[in-house]
Amino acid sequence: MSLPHAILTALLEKPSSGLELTRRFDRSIGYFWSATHQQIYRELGKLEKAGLIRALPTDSPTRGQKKEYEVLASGREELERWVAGQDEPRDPRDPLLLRLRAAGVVGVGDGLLEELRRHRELHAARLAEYREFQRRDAARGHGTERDRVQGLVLQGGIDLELFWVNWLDKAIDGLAVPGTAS
Amino acid sequence: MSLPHAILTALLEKPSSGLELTRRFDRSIGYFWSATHQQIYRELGKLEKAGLIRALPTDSPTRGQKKEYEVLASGREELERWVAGQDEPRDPRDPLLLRLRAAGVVGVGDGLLEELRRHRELHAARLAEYREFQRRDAARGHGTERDRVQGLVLQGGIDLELFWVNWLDKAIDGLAVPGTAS
DNA sequence: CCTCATTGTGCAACTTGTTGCATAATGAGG
DNA sequence: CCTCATTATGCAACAAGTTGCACAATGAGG
Repeated sequence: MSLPHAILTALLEKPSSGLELTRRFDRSIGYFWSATHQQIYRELGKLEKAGLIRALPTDSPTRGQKKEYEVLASGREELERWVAGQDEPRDPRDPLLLRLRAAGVVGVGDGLLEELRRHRELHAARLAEYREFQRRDAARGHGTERDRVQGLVLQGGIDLELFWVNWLDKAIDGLAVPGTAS
Repeated sequence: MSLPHAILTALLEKPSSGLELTRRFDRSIGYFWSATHQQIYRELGKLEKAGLIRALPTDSPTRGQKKEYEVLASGREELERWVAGQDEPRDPRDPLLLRLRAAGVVGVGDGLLEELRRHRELHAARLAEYREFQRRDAARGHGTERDRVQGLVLQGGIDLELFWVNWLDKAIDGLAVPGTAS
């Protein structure tokens, strides 16, 4: 039950159409919870039917016509309720860990080593991107609670990518030269 | 397409029945990729139909009767093929990050702070558990490739929990005393 | 031997996420 | 004005994961 709340959050920050939301997910929110445009449109429909958001009125009908949504009071309340809720930590569910574990059984091939290096670079790139965000944010203020919270979330992203880069370095190192002493 | 391969890996390590697999998922593999018994039984059925595993022959029929599965040659090949494959890193998809981001918009309540502390303790407990595994493994050998690979996977789990504990400490610290200096 | 908790397997229905395609409006270029 | 790429919304079908329940065997205790 996270996607609708992710959408409510995004719409509270700025009312948007489905496609705008999709693009914003590709940039910011989607780094933590990605979604395709299909999921987003479907969820927008549900949220509207549930009376949590509404489409800003336009003249012409719908198809192929931009439709902007804004969050209603009940939507904001629902989000507040959700924020105060709980759930259990999820397993990381990254296939790479599983793949490595499987490689322990059927043998590590060159393909896997290459894949680890590739992921290392992807995570390093993501890390650089986040640090750029952080640099930009530092220029602007940190006054409001909102700024500080978003800074923490971003820090979480950075720390997580740091984990990946560092662990992948260990893993690559540990696998590259199996029986050799340096 | 990860669950079938997780199952193949587990069955290669040790042929098992559905329930045994479920229990093993609750302990080791499931830390990275959890699955309910339903998913496992369904997947075992598919894998058997696909000719990648087979049920070890028994006398009596099936219902409520333990059925052990073992991996066939084609199953092992499939797993080897998969290990050499690729996929893209997934987003972390942890609701807690989303929740915090939403809190940036609708305001951080006491409930959330408590939730962060709770998660911190859960991750710390998991970390302790992993370190216990590591201590036990260190007692046994590290000779084979398999041992070294499993050590790396475990190290990944440890580093990941370390990330959570450290970041949650930062987050709790950053939210607990909003406007106060020290 | 009968009941009942436990072990073990499984179906059905639902939710969430993915993939491929269809369709409508709009504006730029020939 | 006609075509065509782009923007924008959406349906349908599928795959993956979750939840709730049903049912069969087994062995222990009354």
